[in-house]
Amino acid sequence: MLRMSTLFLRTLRDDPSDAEVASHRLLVRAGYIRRIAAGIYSWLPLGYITYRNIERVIREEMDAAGFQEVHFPSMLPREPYEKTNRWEEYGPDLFRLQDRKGGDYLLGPTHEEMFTLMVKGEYSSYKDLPLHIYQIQTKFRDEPRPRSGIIRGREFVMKDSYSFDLDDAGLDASYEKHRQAYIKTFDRLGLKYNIVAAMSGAMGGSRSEEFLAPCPTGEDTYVLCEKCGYAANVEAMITKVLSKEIATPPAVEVMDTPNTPTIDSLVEVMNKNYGGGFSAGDTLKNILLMADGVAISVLVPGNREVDVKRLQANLSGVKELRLFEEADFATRKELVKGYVGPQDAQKFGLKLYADPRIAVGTHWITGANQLNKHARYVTHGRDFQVDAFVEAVEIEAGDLCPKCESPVIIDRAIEIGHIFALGRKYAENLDLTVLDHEGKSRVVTMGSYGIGVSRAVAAIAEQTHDEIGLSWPIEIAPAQVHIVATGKDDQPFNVAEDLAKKIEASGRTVMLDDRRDASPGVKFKDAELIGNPIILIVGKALIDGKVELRIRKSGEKREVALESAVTEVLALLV
RNA sequence: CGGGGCGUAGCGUAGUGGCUAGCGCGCCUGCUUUGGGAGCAGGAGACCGAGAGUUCGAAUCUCUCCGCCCCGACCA
Repeated sequence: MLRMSTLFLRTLRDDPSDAEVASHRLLVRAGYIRRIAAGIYSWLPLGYITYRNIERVIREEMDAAGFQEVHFPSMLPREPYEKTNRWEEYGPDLFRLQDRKGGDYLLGPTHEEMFTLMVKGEYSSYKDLPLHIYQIQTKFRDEPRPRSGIIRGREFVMKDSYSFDLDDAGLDASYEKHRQAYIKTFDRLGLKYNIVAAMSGAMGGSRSEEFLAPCPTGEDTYVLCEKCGYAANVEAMITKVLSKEIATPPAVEVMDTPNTPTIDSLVEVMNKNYGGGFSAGDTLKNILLMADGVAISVLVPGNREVDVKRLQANLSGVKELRLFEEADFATRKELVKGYVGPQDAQKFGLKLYADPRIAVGTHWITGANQLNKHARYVTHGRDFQVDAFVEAVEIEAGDLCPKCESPVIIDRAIEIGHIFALGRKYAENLDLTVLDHEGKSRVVTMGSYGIGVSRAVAAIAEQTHDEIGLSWPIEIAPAQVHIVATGKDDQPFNVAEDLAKKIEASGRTVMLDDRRDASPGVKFKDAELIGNPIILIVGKALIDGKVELRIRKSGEKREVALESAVTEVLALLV
């Protein structure tokens, strides 16, 4: 039983000045967490109980799925990360340290290497597969910008699991098994979430989905089709191009378009000198970029922006991508800034990409590769050829769902889980092989699956709080029932104590506000701030043999007879 | 790393060159109070982020450093 009279807890009346988002503000005010350094937090008793409740649910679901728990150290040697090249790749995000002999160590940001090596050390036969193991571990990433309290810390707890299979079919099954386990887990945690197609990106691999908990303070942007349920990370959104009949356009016509280096200025001149009715969507933007030191050109409609991050995610293998700068134009005089067109890309030795919106057969107004000149009727397939299509534009609300063609919405969310079909990258680099039934050595294929455990505390707080405080789901709350005793006599305190014991005897958790010196107002405010789901008030109504029952979430209150109070409370907790 | 802001008691804050750094919450003592963050009286608690400088005099001005928050490029 948690007794407020002795609980290590001090609630704050004012919001802490360094907290912005609701979860951060309220978790600090309600005495769940305290900041130690940027992105590093301590868990106080209430916070730690809540955190452990979440951990428990996750662990139960992992175990129920038949996954086995292990525990690695946080501090790890350099060598394994050297072999997968991540000692370098992780860059400054990796916390590094040295021992007294100058040996390099790191604080684990994630543990693919260690799991792979562990399995390699024990297993060598296909008969041992499939295998699923997981851990719940503190992870360290020296984030460039820790943010939003516990949502994005430099130290955080993650549940990470890994699957090991002989072949692709096995990996698919393992992936699906994890997916189902995650659905159960997040449902139990009381989170609203969407499963969203994601890019596997830096982790490599073939298939990847994110579990995103929608909330306005989230850092991730995703698209959602409210009609058919299609959901995707903006990077992974697939463009739907409606095919339309296109008459064969006239031959290319070069036009004088003085002082039109921008789309807006071009449209204005076109409307003035070449008849009206032109809009930015009729023009073609030629975006020049440097991809790992090589100049490339990407075509997008003039009314759309390029999303460099999304573009990079879709240009497989490109490590560094940036827009052309003045210096790049200076070294490539043939590329006339503001007047570039795709017609001469081959001549210029430019690799040419197009957003899918630039379909074959469409024609555009675009640069003529001469200062102050543009060309029209420039037709894809006739006047230029692209090397490849690539998703490049910034997704906007109203873009069409690739499945059902209705307009999508754009929403924000917190990423609470991510599942990857990793494939063989790590197994190859670390030489994890098993013998198959023919006695031949085969590289194992892996999956990697994460849940942000500490982040889930914040995500749940974000989704469930209201103006006056936190409001936890039953299974997560520090206590399921919060009993407040008010008055100056002993009687309500004795009655409250008795109720607390009975409810606890029924297997429920109880917090008892047995403070003799606090006023009723203080106790009510604290109860609401702390956010336990059921609040039972023993006080004034006791004269009539009643106690007051409140539902934190709905605000509903009613008086119930003392004798039936326990039954009523238990009925609310099923 | 670029842009913006902030650092004064446990928390929230006032104080732009002048005397003993002020207020609210919280904390301690006493009395009163007990259904919506109680009242009165008394009290403790601050090397004003650190260092250097300017000045008769610095929380206040200058420089450097450190720390923190927010907005952008990365991720559970």
